[in-house]
Amino acid sequence: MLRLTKQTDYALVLLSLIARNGASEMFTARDLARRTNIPLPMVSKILKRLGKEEILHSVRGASGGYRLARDPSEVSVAEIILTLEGPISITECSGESDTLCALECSCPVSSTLQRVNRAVIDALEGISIGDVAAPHHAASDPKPCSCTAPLIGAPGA
Amino acid sequence: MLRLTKQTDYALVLLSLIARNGASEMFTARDLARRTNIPLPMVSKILKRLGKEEILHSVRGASGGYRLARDPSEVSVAEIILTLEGPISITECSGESDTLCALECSCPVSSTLQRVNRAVIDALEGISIGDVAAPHHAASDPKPCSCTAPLIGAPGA
DNA sequence: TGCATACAGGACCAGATTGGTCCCAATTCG
DNA sequence: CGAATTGGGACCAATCTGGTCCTGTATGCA
Ligand code: FES
Ligand code: FES
Repeated sequence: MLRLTKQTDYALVLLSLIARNGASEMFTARDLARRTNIPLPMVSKILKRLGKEEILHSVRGASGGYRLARDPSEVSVAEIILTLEGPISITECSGESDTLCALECSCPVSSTLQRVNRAVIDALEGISIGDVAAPHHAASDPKPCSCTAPLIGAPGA
Repeated sequence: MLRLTKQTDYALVLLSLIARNGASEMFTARDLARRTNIPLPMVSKILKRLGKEEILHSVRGASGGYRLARDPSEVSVAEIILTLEGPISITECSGESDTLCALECSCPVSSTLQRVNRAVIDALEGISIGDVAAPHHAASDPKPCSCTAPLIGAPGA
């Protein structure tokens, strides 16, 4: 547990797939759905949301599609989570919201929880989509990784 | 988002309260509920679960209760999450389960996601309940922090 | 001009998860 | 014996989420 939503999970796979094929290439939702085995409406929904932010650039009309709006190395995993799930806050008291426990005391629990939260955020900000897309720095991978169709077994079990 | 369940949130508050009052003192669920404003049945449910693991030691009968089974510095936040929510895995592919994407390929996405996951786990393992309970290392806190009743505003808004 | 393609922006539903409550049995102390 | 307290469930209502679908708009091409 302590899990991202499936939508975010999908987004990481999709973005990594896009990033792997060059930042400037264009992909249609249909194409990405075929290559990842993620249901098309889902892919569409996710890309739409990413398109509204400065993560993907969308082009309408025939021969339209999506491409990365920025260099893969400049889009962090944290930012994707932020876009799809809102601010990262491990607990209600760990964020900046202060909606509850609003006793306006410098609560020791909340202060430490914020530290925990910060640590998690730092970890997620330190990894970019470029990293996710191309982790094989040391050696090129000889096996034909079928990760272009990664979630094929997901719905089943 | 990327949030723990409320139960885990509660658990952190409860354990930190216990840890703050010395590791060997005994607390009843009723007492903790009063002091935290967390509903008693909820407190009870959480403590029961923590008692089954080696986190809390429980004593039945009249004048029974709970106390920490180990030193506060030896119980990590990660362990509490593990106990209440199961293994920490950011995505389905980031854990060791391999239930899906089980194409048995060395998937670059999943390998990096595991790295992300590892980073999060490391961050959470590096913080103990003792840290959460007593973060005021540099200076003692002058304000009377009402964090013994932290979640009072939670249900409302 | 007409049409096929593709994104934009919703509404909508069913299933799963979770917060929360409650009940009853077992244990211990006075 | 009786009060207090944990143990271990079942149980329900509300929320969240994955997933689908529909209608509109923009673009390219014959
Ligand atoms: S103020 Fe949020 S836990 Fe104390
Ligand atoms: S095998 Fe899990 S994402 Fe590729």
